[in-house]
Amino acid sequence: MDDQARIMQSIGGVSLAGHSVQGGMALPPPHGHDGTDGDGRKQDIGDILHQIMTITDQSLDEAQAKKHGLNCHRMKPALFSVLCEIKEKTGLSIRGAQEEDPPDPQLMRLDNMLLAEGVAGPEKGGGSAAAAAAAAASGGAADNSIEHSDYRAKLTQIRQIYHTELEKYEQACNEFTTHVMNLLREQSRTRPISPKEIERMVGIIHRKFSSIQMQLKQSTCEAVMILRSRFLDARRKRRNFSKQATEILNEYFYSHLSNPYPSEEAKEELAKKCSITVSQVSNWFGNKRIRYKKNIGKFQEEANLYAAKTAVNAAHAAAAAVQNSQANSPTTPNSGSSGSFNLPNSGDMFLSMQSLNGDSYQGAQVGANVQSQVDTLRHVISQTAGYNDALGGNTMYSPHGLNNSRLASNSYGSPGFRCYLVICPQTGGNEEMDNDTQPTGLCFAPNEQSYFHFLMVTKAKQ
DNA sequence: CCGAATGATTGCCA
DNA sequence: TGGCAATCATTCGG
Repeated sequence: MDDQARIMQSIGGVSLAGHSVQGGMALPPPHGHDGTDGDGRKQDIGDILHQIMTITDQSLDEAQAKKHGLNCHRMKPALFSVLCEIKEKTGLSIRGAQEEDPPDPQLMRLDNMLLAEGVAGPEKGGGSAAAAAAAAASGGAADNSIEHSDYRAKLTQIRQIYHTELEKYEQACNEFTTHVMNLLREQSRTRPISPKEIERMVGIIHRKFSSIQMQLKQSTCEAVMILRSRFLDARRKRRNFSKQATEILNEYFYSHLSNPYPSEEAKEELAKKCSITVSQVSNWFGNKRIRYKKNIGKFQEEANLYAAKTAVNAAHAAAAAVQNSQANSPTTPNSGSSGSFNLPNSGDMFLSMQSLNGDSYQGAQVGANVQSQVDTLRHVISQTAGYNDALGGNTMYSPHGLNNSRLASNSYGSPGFRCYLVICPQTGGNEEMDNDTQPTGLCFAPNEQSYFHFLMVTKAKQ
């Protein structure tokens, strides 16, 4: 049956309601019209319009009365239930297959993602896990709290919008469903509409609304993804590591210069210390190695600084040991003496090393326990060469016989002296020094197996 | 604002 | 798979 025929029937129905005269008007038979005659169709529409225009209130009242009459007919309930049954059977047989709609995988994905991101799901604490994961991935503990809260705030915003919209949709859906149900219930008094059909209609409405909800979910997911990408893309929003973290990494790098390739365990340890991720540690070492290799000269100063730092740290450890053994000695240098070391700026710090074997970067066969010291000091060797003559570079300063009580603190930074840190072999060697070179600082071996001593001396300025 | 510094990424290689 | 080299993108300091 084509549309036109349907309209005809519909209109015919109206005419049957009480326009017997007009009902007899020349309506074309449904199948007698081939639908290709344009003039004929125009004529039909004209007729229909005419019919509509001539419907009066009176005729509508008549129709209502007729309808009421039918509803009150004694046979109506029995016929109605039969009609409902027939309709339901035919309706179910047609729509049965469509009823079972499998869960939309896309919707499931969206739901899962919203749940995982903390947009959907429980209100309190929602998103904190995702935010924490994101914050951890972004690295930098110092900034974590700021970025964390920033991320959470934005996520909360998205969440609120999502829930508001979702509520609106649900409300609209419920309202519309109620409206349609009332309408159908009302209509069910005059036409065969079974409760199951109403249920089906409700289902259709819900599906329609859920498709709208899916759009909402989709756009929410997009918003979360954008937020996440902005938040997580460290390349976009990277933060320099904290000074402390950089120091820790540099200290490791320069004290392992012969093999600046931390093991996984070492990386984990460093990552923990620096509050960064292991991959960030790897990145840092990768960058450091390549940049160091490219421009050793540029890193000389830095290398010196960390070499001295390592030495000083070792000195402190040794001083603490000395202090423990000579607890009552009033002249034992305290840790404050480290303040005298001002290597890079003043140039007054000087490190001398004897008998170090060539390029330790190439993996010289030096005792493993010494290797890191060698590494630490490798960069100052070249500088040392410039000072060797002035200090009597070939002299081996032995700590033997040095009395801690002689390490007068008033020597530190005194105007006429320069302060040097001398690294010398632990055993053997020439005990002599220049006349104007005085041991004024610490004299110790970093550990018992160490080949070297760190000896702080002053030398008269020239 | 510009250039240097720096953390991250990518592609290639052994 | 880890490391290297080149590069990108961002931060930082003068």
